[in-house]
Amino acid sequence: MVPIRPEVLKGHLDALLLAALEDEPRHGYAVIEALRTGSGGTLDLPTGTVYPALHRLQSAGLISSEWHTVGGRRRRAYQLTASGRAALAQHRDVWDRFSAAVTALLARPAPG
Amino acid sequence: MVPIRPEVLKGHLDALLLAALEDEPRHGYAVIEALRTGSGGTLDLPTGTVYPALHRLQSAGLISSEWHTVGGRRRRAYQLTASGRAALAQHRDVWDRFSAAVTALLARPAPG
DNA sequence: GTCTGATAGGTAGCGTCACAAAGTATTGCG
DNA sequence: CGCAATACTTTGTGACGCTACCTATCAGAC
Repeated sequence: MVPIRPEVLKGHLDALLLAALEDEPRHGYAVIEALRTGSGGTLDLPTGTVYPALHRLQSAGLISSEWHTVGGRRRRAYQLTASGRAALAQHRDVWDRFSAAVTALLARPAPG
Repeated sequence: MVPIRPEVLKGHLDALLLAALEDEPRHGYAVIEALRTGSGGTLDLPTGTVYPALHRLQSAGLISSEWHTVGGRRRRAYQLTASGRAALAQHRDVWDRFSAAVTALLARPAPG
């Protein structure tokens, strides 16, 4: 199994984070788990990647957060804003076109 | 039409370049055209992206090059090495898993 | 003759952004 | 007590594609 190099995620992380928050509010750790299980284990993102990215998204106004304490542990629950939902739709559009293009270009040439 | 931000290509460029050279040797300019037409115009890469990337691939031993002169114009034709073909196969494997994971994670939640 | 655009190649510098690594703190289990 | 899991944070780094710019040839328009 060829390891997936980190850089391939570049530019797609925001889309994944927004999508992970679409159904329901989640805190950072839960987002990481959602991405891991939702990708069948393929994507297991380090905290140093996810937490700063969530902060960026909040600064950009795409998500908002609220502190909770559950079982003695502090949690910061994030949820999508209206801008966040719009951004997610745009990310989906970009992904559809980008992945279609790459898939087409990587297709093996017809044999013969 | 939402523009595709440059960063999303990160980590996938090598795969596309190798794939563009799979069928036949091509020079840099022809590679750019092959990617543009093969992607239906979605990917139109600047020369400042492609030429340095081809140099990197050659330094890495994945492609080799040969100078030609056609119609008074200097061309550097690149072709895959054995390592390049192996790398392309690995890139395809990574892309398949990565794109499947992202597509799954970006799928809209079931309505209702 | 001159200008423009397509063809063909090149480099320097920049900015983005995910990552590695390290740290804090709590809960629960052996 | 030691250790793993949960939960969040921050600093610094490096890879790498892009912008902007440069050289040069050839074809066609004017």
